[in-house]
Amino acid sequence: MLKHVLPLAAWASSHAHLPPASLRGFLTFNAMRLHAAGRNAKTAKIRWEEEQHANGVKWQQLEHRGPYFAPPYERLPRGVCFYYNGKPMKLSPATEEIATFYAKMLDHDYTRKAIFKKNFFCDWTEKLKKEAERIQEEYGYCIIDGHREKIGNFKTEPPGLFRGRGDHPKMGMVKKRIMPEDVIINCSKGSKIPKPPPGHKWKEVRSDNSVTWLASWTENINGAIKYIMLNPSSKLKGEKDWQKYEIARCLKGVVGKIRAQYRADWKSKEMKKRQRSVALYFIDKLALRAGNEKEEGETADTVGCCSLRVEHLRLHPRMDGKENVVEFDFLGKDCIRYYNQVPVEKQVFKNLQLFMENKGPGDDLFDRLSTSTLNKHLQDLMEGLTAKVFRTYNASITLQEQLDALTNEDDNVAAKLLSYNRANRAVAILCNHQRATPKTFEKSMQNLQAKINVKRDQLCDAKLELKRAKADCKSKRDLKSKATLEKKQKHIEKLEEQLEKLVLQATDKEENKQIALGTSKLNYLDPRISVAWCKRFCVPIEKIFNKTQREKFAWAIDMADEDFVF
DNA sequence: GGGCGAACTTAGTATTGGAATG
DNA sequence: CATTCCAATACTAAGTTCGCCC
Repeated sequence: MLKHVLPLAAWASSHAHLPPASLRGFLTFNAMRLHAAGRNAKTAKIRWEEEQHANGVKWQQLEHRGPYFAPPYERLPRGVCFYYNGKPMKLSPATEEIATFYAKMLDHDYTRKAIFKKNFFCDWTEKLKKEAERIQEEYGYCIIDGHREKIGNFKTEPPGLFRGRGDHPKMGMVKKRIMPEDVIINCSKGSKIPKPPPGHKWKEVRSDNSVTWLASWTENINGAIKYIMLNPSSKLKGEKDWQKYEIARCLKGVVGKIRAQYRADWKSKEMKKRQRSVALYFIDKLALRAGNEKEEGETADTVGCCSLRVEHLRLHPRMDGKENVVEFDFLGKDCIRYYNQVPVEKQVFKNLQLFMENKGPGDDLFDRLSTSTLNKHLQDLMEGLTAKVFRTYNASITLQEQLDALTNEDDNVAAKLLSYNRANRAVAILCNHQRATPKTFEKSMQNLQAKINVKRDQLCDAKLELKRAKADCKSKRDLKSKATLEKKQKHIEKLEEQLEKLVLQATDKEENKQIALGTSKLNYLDPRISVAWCKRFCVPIEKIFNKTQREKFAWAIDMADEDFVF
């Protein structure tokens, strides 16, 4: 140890007598000058004895290599990963480099200073955002028939652990990384074929214009194909959506006849027909899904209409003062529970008893029915009719009826919006669109209630002030006190309106606690009904459709006037 | 008429970003 | 000005339908 310390100490002391650094260069230069002059004074012109340049000109020639650059960033080895809030994050070379700048300083005092941290994160997140924008711009759009249109999902799904919904037998399985070698590209012949990442190849490039997808791959958990497709705002998707609602409107014209027929079939001699007619009744009345068969052990145990089992229904000849009540209790799509007590026609009740006779709880209720036979039958009743059209039709017609029943022309916009949401809610309940109560629900409800209380107090104070102003006005009878009185009155009106709006908000929120409105709004309600309602009752469309929804429903906003009827 | 694969729609939840708030 | 809150968005799982094959 001493061996190393001593020479260093000696070095330090030997330099202790030197002049300050700023003077050293000057001294050296003069020493050199003296030396050169002594040796060469008569023969060579010395550099500093050359002619002076003209005023301001510093040189006639200058040649060099430019700066030597800091080497380009070399990526961290694979396996070293950046974590944000505990989650690994893939960074580009540029953003990774910036992160390493900060990482190098982690045990420096600087990183405990607020300004240092703030400035770093500000710059770094700006870089990250710029990159995300660039990626969206480059990969997020396609050209289809001469138009640049947004793609829905242009990113492959990252690897990770599969999370099924509910009791999924495959939960926790490893979802593999998608490589270019897994991906099929679909694009037109003669178009610029996308380049796979360097060193990679696509699985296949094809030109199939009978489908709408841009790229596809097979995922390893279920062996299902995943697609990259257009955004709902695209013409292709919009037209399909429009067509869907037109088919539902066709059903409106024939649904009376269809209902009469399935009611007649409740008494059919054929067991197949009886099952079909009762199933169709459920699909129509309760908006149940078709209910395809599922492979056991591959997915969570969920059912729809055709796959109902005996254990999912209980028959009550009498219940809460009602006759022929069917109690449904089963898990539907996404393991959302469907629970309902429904009084049904006597003949339906009898049929159900018949279907359940001599069966165990795990047996199919409709053992002579499948979704494909049901849909074949529906196709005969109306072109384009399938089980799911009933959901669309009943959802849309319910919205229209509820809007008619609930909207009050004289209401203000806030009250009209509550009516709209209630109509929307009736549909969501019909379709069983549920959600988990938001984690912060209780708290945010309390906050809203507190706001209401504050507003009430303010209103109370304002009323007292008004009283005083009235008295003041009576005694003084001057213009100034009259103006004050009017101002106080205006103030009260404003407060009352604000209070009402808050109370309406609270009502809406409470009623909506476990109900999801978005799914029906996006997938089941003919947007033209909403557009017409907005026009008829002077409600701005932005109040019911946000930006994305307006883009998706551009076709409807464009074509529906206030007279539109579903 | 059942089994299967492909294509497309429908679904709830986790995350994010920007407005509201103290 | 930082924190809180919530609507909008991102994500991807889970349905339906259809056509093909036997």
